[in-house]
Amino acid sequence: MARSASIHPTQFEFEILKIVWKSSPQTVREIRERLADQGRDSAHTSVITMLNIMVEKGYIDKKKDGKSYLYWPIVSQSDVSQKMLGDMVSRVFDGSAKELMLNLIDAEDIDQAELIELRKRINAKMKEQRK
Amino acid sequence: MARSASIHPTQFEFEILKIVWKSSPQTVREIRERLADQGRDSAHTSVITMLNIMVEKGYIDKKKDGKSYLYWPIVSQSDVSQKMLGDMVSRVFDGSAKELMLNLIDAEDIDQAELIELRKRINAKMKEQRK
DNA sequence: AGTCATTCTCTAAATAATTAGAAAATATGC
DNA sequence: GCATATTTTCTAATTATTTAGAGAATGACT
Repeated sequence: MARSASIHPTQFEFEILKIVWKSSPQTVREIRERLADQGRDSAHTSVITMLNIMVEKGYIDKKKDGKSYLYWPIVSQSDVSQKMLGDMVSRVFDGSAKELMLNLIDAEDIDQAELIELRKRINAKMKEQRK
Repeated sequence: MARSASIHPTQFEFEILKIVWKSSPQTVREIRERLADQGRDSAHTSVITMLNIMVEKGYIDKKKDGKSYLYWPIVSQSDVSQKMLGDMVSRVFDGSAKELMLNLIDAEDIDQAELIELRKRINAKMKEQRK
């Protein structure tokens, strides 16, 4: 036995997912260009390899279009983010979403408008739960 | 080139860190027992190997005590958690702590008392920032 | 049909993360 | 001092993740 595969998309897989979440379908060439835009220079074949792995893992799908393939996501950004976040809550903050949020409030930049929005959402959840 | 090492503790390293954060110093034997308690059965030598790697990476330190070594953390739980969280904010939520929090409020269980505590902390931060 | 550029398939390599055995070192009890 | 149980060191293996080349396939354009 050694290590087991990640239950979430890996770093590179996630970078690619963000690109196809933003716009799809896209060709390898386009995806490779977007990666380069954000400073991740990869060989064309490397991107293809990753995309094929991601098809196998069920993150994306592809279909032939002329000489090349088109790729698009078949998992939603919110589902994946939620799972990654839930994993962090349980592994890093012992299951306490509250602890995680207190940390964030203290450490990260959140402006007044955002704070107001958060407070509203908290109030809404409180009302919701009292029912 | 292949992949680069994680800037954070790996999964296993983090599990071990949590054990020594909870109580320290501890021997390999004790750490191994705590791991087994939570269902992670590892050979004694595997635990030693991990601990040595973690010493090299600067997460923990050790000193000889009779025949065996004692280990204790030299990074704080809050520092490490904060960095991991910050990484998730930037990578998964495009730098928006607010987006992450809205997700949490919607998806995770947070009881009334916790919601009140969060609201208080938000109010405090708002007051703080207006200064 | 033949040439050309593009794209894909197949294969393999490099590094990271995890696991653990064989043998060496070490303290402890006799 | 010597046997014994414990602990460490050294080394190697396994799986995951990332990277990309050589050559095959494909479509476009004369």
